[in-house]
Amino acid sequence: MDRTRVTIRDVAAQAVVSRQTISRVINGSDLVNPETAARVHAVIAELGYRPNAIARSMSRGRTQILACISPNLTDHTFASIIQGAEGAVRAQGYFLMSTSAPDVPTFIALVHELTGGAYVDGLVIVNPFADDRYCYFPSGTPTVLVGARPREGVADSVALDDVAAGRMATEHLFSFGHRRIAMITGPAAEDCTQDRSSGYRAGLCAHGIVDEPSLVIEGDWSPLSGYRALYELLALDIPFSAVFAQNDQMAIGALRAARELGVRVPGDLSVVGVDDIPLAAHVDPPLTTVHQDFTALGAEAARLLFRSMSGNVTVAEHIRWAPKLIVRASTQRLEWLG
Amino acid sequence: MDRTRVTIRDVAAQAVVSRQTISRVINGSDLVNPETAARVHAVIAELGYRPNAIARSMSRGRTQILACISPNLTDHTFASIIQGAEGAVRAQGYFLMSTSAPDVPTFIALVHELTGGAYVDGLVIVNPFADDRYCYFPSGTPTVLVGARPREGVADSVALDDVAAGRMATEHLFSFGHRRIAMITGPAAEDCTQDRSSGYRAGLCAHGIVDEPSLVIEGDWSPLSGYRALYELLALDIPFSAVFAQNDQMAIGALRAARELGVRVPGDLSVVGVDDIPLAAHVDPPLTTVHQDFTALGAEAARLLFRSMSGNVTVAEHIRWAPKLIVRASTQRLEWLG
DNA sequence: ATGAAAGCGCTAACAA
DNA sequence: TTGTTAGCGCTTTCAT
Repeated sequence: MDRTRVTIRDVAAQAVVSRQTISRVINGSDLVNPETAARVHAVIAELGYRPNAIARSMSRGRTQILACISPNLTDHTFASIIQGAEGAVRAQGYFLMSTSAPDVPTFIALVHELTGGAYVDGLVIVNPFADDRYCYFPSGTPTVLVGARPREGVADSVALDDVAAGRMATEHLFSFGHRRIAMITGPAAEDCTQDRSSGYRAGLCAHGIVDEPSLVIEGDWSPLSGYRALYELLALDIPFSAVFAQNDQMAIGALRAARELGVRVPGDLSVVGVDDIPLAAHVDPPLTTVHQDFTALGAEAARLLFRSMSGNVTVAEHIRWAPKLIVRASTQRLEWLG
Repeated sequence: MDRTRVTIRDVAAQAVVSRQTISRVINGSDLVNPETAARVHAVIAELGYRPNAIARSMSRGRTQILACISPNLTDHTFASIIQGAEGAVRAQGYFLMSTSAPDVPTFIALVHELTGGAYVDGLVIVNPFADDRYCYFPSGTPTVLVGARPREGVADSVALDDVAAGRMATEHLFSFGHRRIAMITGPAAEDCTQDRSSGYRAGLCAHGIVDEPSLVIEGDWSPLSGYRALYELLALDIPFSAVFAQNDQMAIGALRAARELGVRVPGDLSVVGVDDIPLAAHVDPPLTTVHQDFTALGAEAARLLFRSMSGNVTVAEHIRWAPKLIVRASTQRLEWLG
């Protein structure tokens, strides 16, 4: 079927004009005689000609492809970010090539190949870790960081305001009378974890509550880790009336542990999550959580990337997106205020 | 920083050999004098040379990029498939460019641009609808269909055995004594919905149960649709003791509706889902479901694609993946057997 | 308004 | 073992 691809040459020959004229026509140049253009279009249709994107990239020196690297594609938050970015990117006539790098070596290799090979015109990096492992930045390829704190250099960044999210969750619990608030965190190495934790501590501190380090357990964002964390917390024999889980998955795991242990939520224990995943409203009890607009974040990342690709920009922009509290049924006012 | 990219020319000049020799070295040809190769490597390192992937694609006539098009990236099942495919694809030194096409025009445009422009060497298409809207196949670009029934032509396909999944769920309920089994389906136009529905009917039929069309409600895979569907079913005033929801999200939505309406699961109503999403084990009650290995499916799709790209293959292969029942706590033996 | 020439950076023949 | 000669399919000068 695809023996010899139709090229610009074939079209030129058939339409009896030069290749340049064909080039002008397919690029919508206005210095082409309308009649010529019409003829060329006819021939293009007749021959089924399609410009070769690679050849075009070759001579133009850019590919119209942007890449996005995230730790994985299955996490709903990453997927939403990517989805948002993809929409914005395609709206500009570019492609977004999404790839995932589960570990650091893969990540480095990917950045290396993608940018070093001139495959892509720009790069979106989702959720670099807080330590500097992920700080291998491509030189010469515009890059924007999503979900990370600003890093030195010119890379732009966008992130949710995780400090605010942590604080918002904590303040909500405080306003409901809770004073002893446990926390289940994400992996300690991630920016996001650190920021949500700061928000939590700031929230406690603002009300003169000393935070109890033993009430903080590290999870890995998975429901199972939240489930185990609550078991651990309950085994501690240190009283607490609320749990702030740094994401909904872990919060849902904690809900299950509570059920198994006969701890009623929100009667005995209030639980708050972060993210507002689609299932959050449907679990039992419906989860109070801090909503984050990941799709908008992704779109914003794309916007920054285009800005940065347009050149003549030297100052890096760092954007923080505000979260929003969604109160459902997993939190409740503490009755027996002491 | 990136004024003039270092090219093969610069390296050749600096190492005092021809460009061809450089090319041989970077491609690992063994007909290069080891000393020469060492010198070239030194120069490459010194100059920071990185081969230009576009130029390479240009002269080789292929890009080492495969694309994957799915309806969206946020659905956990699609994401898992893509993840599986990506792993397999990268293991072969290729990239997988994942994109999403929420609607048919976008889909068509994407296929057109991606394949027509020679951007990619192969294509993975996830979950085409059952009607023929998605049947616009690229000619000349190896393609494999995932999650769809085989289509005419040479495109390979892999899918989960959805008929078996539907039947398995139904048989499980039957074996627990349930005779009046409602069903919440996905969108009627999708292969997957149709197949799971056939499995359901086959399961009923095998035991001489006449299926009650009013007990079948169409959802859209979202938890909310499952939630609403159960409300509808319960309003019908037709007795049933079990619900087969065609995916876990809808099953979880149904669980919530049951809770709100005071219908105990599994006491009054047994619920089965399909997919076994990570949260399925953590909801209340833990969901009995039909596990599907989406990641393996994606990897298998990649394998077929490589096979088909290797040429000399004329017969299309159509693979079906077997599902597996996971019994948790949302289903229960019917006590009051009539 | 159109064409001719040159080249993007690399690889694939063929020579030597 | 290494170099030479041509392109890959398109866009970009610069002429005309």
